[in-house]
Amino acid sequence: MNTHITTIKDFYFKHNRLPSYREICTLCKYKSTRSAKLLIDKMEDTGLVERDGKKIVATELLGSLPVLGRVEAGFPAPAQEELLDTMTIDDYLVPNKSATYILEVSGESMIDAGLLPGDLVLVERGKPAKNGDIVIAEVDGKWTMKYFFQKNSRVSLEPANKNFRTIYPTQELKISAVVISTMRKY
Amino acid sequence: MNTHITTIKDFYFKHNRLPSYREICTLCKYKSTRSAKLLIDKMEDTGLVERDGKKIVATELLGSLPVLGRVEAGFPAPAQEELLDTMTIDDYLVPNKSATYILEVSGESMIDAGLLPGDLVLVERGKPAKNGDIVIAEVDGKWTMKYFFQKNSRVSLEPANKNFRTIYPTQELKISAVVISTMRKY
DNA sequence: TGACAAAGTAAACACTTGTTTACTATACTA
DNA sequence: TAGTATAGTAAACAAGTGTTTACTTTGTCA
Repeated sequence: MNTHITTIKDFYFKHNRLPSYREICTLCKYKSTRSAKLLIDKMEDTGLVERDGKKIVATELLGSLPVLGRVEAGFPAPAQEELLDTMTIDDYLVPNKSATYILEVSGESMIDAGLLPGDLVLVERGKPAKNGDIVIAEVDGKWTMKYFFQKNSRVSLEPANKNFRTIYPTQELKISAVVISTMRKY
Repeated sequence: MNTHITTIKDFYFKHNRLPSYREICTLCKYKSTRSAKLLIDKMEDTGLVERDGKKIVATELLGSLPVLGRVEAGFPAPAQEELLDTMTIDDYLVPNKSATYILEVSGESMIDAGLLPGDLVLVERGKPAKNGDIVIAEVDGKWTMKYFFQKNSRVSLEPANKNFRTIYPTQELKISAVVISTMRKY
């Protein structure tokens, strides 16, 4: 039954771990661990769980959210709310977990880039900055978040807001991180 | 040792599960499971893991990212890059996992709200819309994402872009979801 | 109705689990 | 220097683990 799988999913969300065969028996009212094993086998075929040796481990799929189609935000358009794919937010936003940090945006200098005050940006340290990247830079001893541009070894840090000025670092410039993704909560 | 904890963290990221005491012994070159238990005890005190009966379960902390301070995006300001807190992106963005879906933004009608084409929005179904919320609405049989406003039972769906017009639903209007958070990847 | 596949039961298997007790080595402080 | 926490070792424990084999029930479809 598919309901049994959602039962296990619920258990996983609640306990942050997968149930054992015996626990599955209790949850699904099985009387034999064999049935539990067959259920897990099926979930392994679906890719919901996988086996690490004899251990059963949840995959990204089990902890994922359904992804729907795109909304036509420009004008009303028919967009079937079909399930396209599922994904884990963490895995989508964070490619390199060990070098990734979160910063909170304050100020409005990047507002035209869709970065509002209070937004959180995920930055990756040690990543080389390319033209057009949004970077966290330490310029003349102070921190800032700006577009990064380099032309003939001349670096400019440009805001995404007409009311702010482009910065041309004079003394020391250290690109400490590159913005790889952003998120906002309402 | 603190390095032993990061060893376990690495194992957790790699295998999506915590190591057993015997595996910890191998990882940390312990010769007794007692040492492994003491390590886990310490991690439990720190809140990195917790016990579900006899089972050891990773908490949000173990799968979390370090959160730094805020960047003064408006103008260069001294912002110590101190670790403020740690958080899991999933838990931050998704309060109600079972009713949350992901949609991709297309079009530019919400651009002044910091929603660019290609952004992903997390929407929650069945949540009542309040004035000022960004909603996914099915109006006159078509889908759209707009600001929701209601004044004396008269509903208006307003874009965040001067070049688009406010929609006043005539026939059927169905608020199918409320935008609770957004994310963007560069 | 009968054949057949899928799902469930029961019991036993070898193995791993976290825990505990008693003891030893190391590090640090008064 | 002696005393004392802290960290590590060794061995044994009961309980729980996933797996397997043989059998029974259930459901489906020609």
